[in-house]
Amino acid sequence: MDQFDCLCIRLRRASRALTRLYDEALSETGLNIAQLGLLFSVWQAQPIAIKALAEKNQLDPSTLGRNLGVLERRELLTLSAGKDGRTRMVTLTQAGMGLLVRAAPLWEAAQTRARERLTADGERTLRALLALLEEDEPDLVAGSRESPNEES
Amino acid sequence: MDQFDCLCIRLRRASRALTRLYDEALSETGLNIAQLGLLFSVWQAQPIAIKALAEKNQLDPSTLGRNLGVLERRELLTLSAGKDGRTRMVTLTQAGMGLLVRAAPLWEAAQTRARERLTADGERTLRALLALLEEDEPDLVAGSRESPNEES
DNA sequence: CAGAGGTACAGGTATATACCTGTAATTGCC
DNA sequence: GGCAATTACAGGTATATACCTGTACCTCTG
Repeated sequence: MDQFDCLCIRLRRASRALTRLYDEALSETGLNIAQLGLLFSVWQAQPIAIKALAEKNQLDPSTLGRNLGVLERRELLTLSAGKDGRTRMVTLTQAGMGLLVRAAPLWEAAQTRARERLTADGERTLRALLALLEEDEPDLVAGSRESPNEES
Repeated sequence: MDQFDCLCIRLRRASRALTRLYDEALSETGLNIAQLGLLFSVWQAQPIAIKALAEKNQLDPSTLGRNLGVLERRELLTLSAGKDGRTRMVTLTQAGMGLLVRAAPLWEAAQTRARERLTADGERTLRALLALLEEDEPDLVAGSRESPNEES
């Protein structure tokens, strides 16, 4: 604990820095990179329920719900009732799709700048390493496998 | 823009996942990894002004000020007037130092788990790549190179 | 020394993020 | 079919994060 060279802190710091880079590039669209990513994610899968979208993005559903609210208020997407009365289906509006298209070249420029800092090989490697960290705890603890739930 | 394999989104996702891992490990301390990092950062440099601490952590000073407020309310650190009447100096309290010590082994465990996902070589490589992303736009626009600072 | 300009914060506003608790709708099992 | 358990969200609360504006304080220059 002398150096405290914490992987998580490092990752968070890099995340902030890179977010600034992308956000600045996107500023004229009024979107930040998180919102752009969300719009794109919806576009790929629409109509999609909040729960499913949350899993796809590894976001807490409640977090995602609020983030979608922001985009809904800007009329970039709509939330409508699904067949299952509990779910709300997310769909892009025309404006949402239009903005996605308009943002694309700006995003591309940011991505290029980020790549320039890494080199092609570095980018590949970085992606691979990040993927290793993204996995959500696959229940490593075997043992209490009777689980807190009943199995009568 | 078909794949939209965005480096920033990837990094943010990995950051969330890793943050969850560390936060869970630290839960019994009532600290999250951002707060622990901040406490440690203060410990290393105390007493330190908010501005300097913000630079050290590459955080917006206003963000940092609010984050410090949370820790101050828990009496883990104090904010006192500096010689320069504009600055506020940050110092850990005994409780703050104590908690840092108590959190250390829990942090260590989280760090170990993170490392296991990466392997030693992967960790080194990851750190190097993240460092490339952390640099804050070094004023790529040459021209105003007389610099805002003095060189008398 | 007095005013101009710069510096360090505080606070407003907005978003991202997560956890927890309620609530309505669905499913599963007699 | 009817009730228990589960599921999908909504909203409360708290923190992290950033940008912008205002304010007190410092510094530099005439």
